[in-house]
Amino acid sequence: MKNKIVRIKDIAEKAKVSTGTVDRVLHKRGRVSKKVEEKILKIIEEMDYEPNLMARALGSNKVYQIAALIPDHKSDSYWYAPKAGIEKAEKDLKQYGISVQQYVFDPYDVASFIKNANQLTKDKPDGIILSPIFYRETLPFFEKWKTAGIPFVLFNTQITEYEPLSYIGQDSYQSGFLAGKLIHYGQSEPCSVLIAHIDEEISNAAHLLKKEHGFRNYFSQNSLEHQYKILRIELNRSNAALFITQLDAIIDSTPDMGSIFVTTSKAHEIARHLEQRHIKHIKIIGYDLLPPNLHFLNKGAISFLINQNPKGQGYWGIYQLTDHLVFKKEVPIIKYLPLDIVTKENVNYYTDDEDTVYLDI
Amino acid sequence: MKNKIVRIKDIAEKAKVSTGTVDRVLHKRGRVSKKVEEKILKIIEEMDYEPNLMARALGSNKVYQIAALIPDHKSDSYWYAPKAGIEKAEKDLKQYGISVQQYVFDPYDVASFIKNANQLTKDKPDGIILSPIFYRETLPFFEKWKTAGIPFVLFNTQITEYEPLSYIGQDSYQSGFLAGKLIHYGQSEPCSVLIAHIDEEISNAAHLLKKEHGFRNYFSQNSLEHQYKILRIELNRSNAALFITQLDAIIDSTPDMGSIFVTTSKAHEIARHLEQRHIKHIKIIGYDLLPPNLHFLNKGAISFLINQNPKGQGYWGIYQLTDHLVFKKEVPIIKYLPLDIVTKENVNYYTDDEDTVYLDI
DNA sequence: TAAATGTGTGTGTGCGGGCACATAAATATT
DNA sequence: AATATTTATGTGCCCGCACACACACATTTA
Repeated sequence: MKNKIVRIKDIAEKAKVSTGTVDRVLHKRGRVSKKVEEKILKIIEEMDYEPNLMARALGSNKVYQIAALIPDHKSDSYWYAPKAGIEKAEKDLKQYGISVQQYVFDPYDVASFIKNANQLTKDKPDGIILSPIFYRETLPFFEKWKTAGIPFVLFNTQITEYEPLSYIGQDSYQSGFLAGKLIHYGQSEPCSVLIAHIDEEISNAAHLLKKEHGFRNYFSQNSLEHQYKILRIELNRSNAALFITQLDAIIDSTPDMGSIFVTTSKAHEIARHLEQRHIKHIKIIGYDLLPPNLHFLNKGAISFLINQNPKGQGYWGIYQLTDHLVFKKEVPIIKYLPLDIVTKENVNYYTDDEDTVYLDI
Repeated sequence: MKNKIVRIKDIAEKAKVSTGTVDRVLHKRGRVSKKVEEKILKIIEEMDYEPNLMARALGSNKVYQIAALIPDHKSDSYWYAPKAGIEKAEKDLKQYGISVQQYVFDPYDVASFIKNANQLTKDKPDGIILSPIFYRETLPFFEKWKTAGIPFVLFNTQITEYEPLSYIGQDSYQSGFLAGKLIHYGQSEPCSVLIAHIDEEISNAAHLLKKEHGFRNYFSQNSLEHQYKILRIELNRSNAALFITQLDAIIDSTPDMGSIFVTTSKAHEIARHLEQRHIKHIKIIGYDLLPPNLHFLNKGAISFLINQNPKGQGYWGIYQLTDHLVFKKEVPIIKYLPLDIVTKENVNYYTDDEDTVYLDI
């Protein structure tokens, strides 16, 4: 058992050439005779050479500038977690020469997005991470970055045109499907079930529709349509009075309402309203471990939260870019993070301790 | 914004000493005057110096031998996953000078454990990872390793005497508590619930008792004792006929049986039996994503599996040892992995793709 | 035919840290 | 005061890789 690690030097010795020649072969820099090149390639193959990534990264002392184009968490606290993940990754990966510049835009203002994206493009970073929540407005930038040869990774929202280096996020359809299962499992009696889209313009939010689609398909694929009546509603808190009126209307007109599936991170709004009205028998399933959601989860008002692992998404994005830029590794084009089912009894393993580490087999 | 990375050389310059002196201060090797030491320490603090781990690992060309004392997966396929995790970690970390030697023992044979542990101890590895499933027999080895200064990490089974470098695993109590929640959530009508311990000697398996304890406490803490009658049974497949007889007996004598909580990875045995008897209304909750469990999960016979992430445990153990040995980082004493709730609709994110990476924020 | 260009190969250096060794300065011993 | 010993500090090399540079030899061009 000779576990010896193979170095360029070893290959050079075996091929009776200098390390420089081996280096030229490895990097396809040319200036090597065909005969020698073939011989070296064969030896590399035989000895199963793998470059020492540390030595490689150490030598090239470059600092890579990564641009993070992210929504402002002051507008929507959901975006706090990805930012935290990005910053954690920056800290961890600083020693590999990674530096992250954040470009923060208002998620409710397209102009702000475009302005920041323009600035970013002008700054010519070595890599980009972004959540392309404005579909149409993002496409031209993809084109620019593609021609400029700047790798970009997407998180949270997937866009398949102009293939990115990597997409990190969840499978929205499947998460809706899972939500269907959770509601079905907890609801043996026939009843009505409400899908609530809160605070998002449905027309621009493809992922919400995917969730709804998956949710509905769970019931149809399991032939449960006769047992559960599925309703849907779109609510927006920008008009608080209207929000309450609409919600009350559907609750009162649906006495057999068993569960509510909230497709956004705003499940707490429903929970709060039900609590005020002293309604306890309606189960709620929502998304994301935001503090207000956690509050109602711990109270038992929210049964389950599906965790989109937003912090992990940010972390992973930077991590992938680092693998690509620094270590020249191949990175998976799509990285679906698990659909974590979070409930009061296991929530503490998912809310983070600041020194939790993402580990990836 | 000067993101300049601070090197020993920078510190030396600022302190007007040589890098060697700074090095001695950093490593507390002494031979430095108090005055200079203080000055250097202050500068290190000010400049927020962090050693370049790559350079460090590169320089010390040592290959660390890690010994993995693990149960044979041919005796119990549960142990396949940790082994896979360990091997994955070895592959990933090989470049940092990590080499893993496996010592495989028969989990049903104490003598085999002792023999392997003795051999391991004789081989004087630089670090050890093990699952100490034989409590009493493990303690003397802990003592030996402690005095020999060999760090060891535990996974799967926790032993608190002789504090290890790290424990990686699950909180058994909490996982039982969670199982209680899952059963309660899916069972609105009063009924009987069975706790089944399969294929383990309860007296030696403290973690199973912890699971049972957590499970029972879920019901008592939520004042549900009047609603659910909790039964328990210990089964062993070593006598197949008896296994079936006992199982049938309790099923037949409990017409209102609503759910079964299997504390080991053998939920599939119950599922198979219920299937043979065409019983469909009893819900099953168990542990671990073994192929037979997955089979019945996908069929819908098993409602949920709590994932102990055994592959991650193995991976993590090696990872922690690497952090300790190679990078001289501090590692968390206890690393509780999340209690993943796995159901048919999200299982594919937990069964692994071979190139899944454990990532740790 | 000399000079310019091209091809194939070897050599040297630096990246940051760690450590062995060399050397200088301070203190102790005779 | 001269020598020995301890203590404090500086220097040089290695780790594996990448890349610039040097150089020898072959081929083309003026």
